[in-house]
Amino acid sequence: MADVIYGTAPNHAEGPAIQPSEPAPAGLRLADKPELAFIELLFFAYRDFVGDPDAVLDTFGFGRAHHRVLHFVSRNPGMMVADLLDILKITKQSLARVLKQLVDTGHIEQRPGPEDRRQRLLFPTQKGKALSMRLVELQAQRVRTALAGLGADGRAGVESFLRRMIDPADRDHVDQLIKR
Amino acid sequence: MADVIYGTAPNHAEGPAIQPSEPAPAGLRLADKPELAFIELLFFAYRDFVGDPDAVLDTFGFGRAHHRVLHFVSRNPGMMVADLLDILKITKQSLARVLKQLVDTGHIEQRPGPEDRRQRLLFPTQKGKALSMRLVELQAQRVRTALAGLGADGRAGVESFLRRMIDPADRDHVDQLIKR
DNA sequence: TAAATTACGTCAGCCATATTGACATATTTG
DNA sequence: CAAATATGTCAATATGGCTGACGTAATTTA
Repeated sequence: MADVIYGTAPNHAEGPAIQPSEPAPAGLRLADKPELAFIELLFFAYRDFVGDPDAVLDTFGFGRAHHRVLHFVSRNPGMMVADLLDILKITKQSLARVLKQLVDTGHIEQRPGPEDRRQRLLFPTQKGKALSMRLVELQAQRVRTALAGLGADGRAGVESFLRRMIDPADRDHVDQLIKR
Repeated sequence: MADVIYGTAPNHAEGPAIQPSEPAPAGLRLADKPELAFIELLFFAYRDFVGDPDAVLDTFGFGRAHHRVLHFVSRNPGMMVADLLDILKITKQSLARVLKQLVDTGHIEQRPGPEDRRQRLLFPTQKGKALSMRLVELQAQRVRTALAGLGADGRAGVESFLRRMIDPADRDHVDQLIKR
C-alpha cells in the first residue's frame, strides 16, 4: 500500500488560487460526525475479514457466494432450501448456480425430506464440512486477535454493538441462528 | 423474513433412519467455536449497514461502487486518483466507469494539480457533498443506535475491535485516513 | 536535451454474483 | 380433485470487478 499520506495536494501559494466555483473546499470531518470512525473502520474491517477466505476459496474455484452457502449449511445440516434463501436473502436462481457447483464437487448433498418429500434438505459432506471448518478457523483467528485486548465486558460490548447494527426486525431471527 | 425456525427437519423416527454415508450429522456448533457468534453477527450487521444507502443510491441510478468513491472523495477533497485506487483496492478501469458517472452527473469534479499537472485531483461538488452527507447520516444513525447502550469504555472496545480486525500492515494507514 | 518514468485515461473482452420473469415438476393439503 | 407448496430451470439483464493493451501529457533523470 503506497504512501497515501496525501495532504489535499498542497494548494500552493498561487495568489488568488483556483476559484472554488463548484467544488466544496472542506470535506466531511471526523470532528463533525464522530460515527465516521466506526463507519470507516467497519468498511475496512469487513473487507479484510472476508479477504482471508477468498484466497482459499480461489484454489477450489469457488467465490464468496459458495462460502456463504457452505457456511450456513454446515451450521445447519439438513436445513431447507427455502430457509437458506431466507437467510442469504438471495433468489433461488442465484443460489442454483453455486449450490449446483457445491453439490457437483461433493461438498454438499441433497436428500429428500423424510416427512415432506418435496423438500431437498441440504447436508454438508465430510469434505464440505472440512472446508467449512477451515474457512471458519481463518475468520475465527482474526476475531480472536481483535478480541485479545478486551475483557469479558468489552467482548459483550462488541457483541451487543454488532447485534444492534442489525435491523431490529431480524435480530431475534439472527439470535436463533447463532445460538446453536 | 418467514419463519426460519427450522429444526434440522425432524429426522423423524424411522427405525435405522438414513445412513449418514457421506453427510456429516453434527454441524459447526457455537459451543465448539465461540467466535462463530462474532463471525455471523458481523455478516448480518454489515449487510444491513450497507443496505440503507443502497435504497437512496438506487434513486440516483447509483450502486455501492459510487457510494464508496463519493464517500472517500468527500472525506478527502482534492485527493489524487492513485490514492483513491489505493484505498479502494480496485483497478483504474473499475474506477473509471463509476467515476465517469459521478463526474457526468455533477457529483464530483476533477481539476489538474496545481503543482503536478498530470494529476486530476478529485473534488466533491456541493451536490456530491450533499449526497455524501445524506448517506453518511443514514449509516451514522445506525451506528448511534448500536452504540446507544454502551459507555465510553464500551465504545472504545468496539473501536479497538474493529481496528484490530484490519490487517496489521494497513492499520496505521487507515488511522491516518480516519483521523481527519 | 533526449529518454524514461509517472499519472491518468480508454478500448475490449471476460468473470462472478445477483436480478426479474416465465414455466415445469413433484408432492402435500384443503 | 384443485390449489398451494417446495424446488428446479431457462433466458435475459445489471453491476462491479478483472486482465491486457495502448495512448497522452507532464515530470524526472541520465
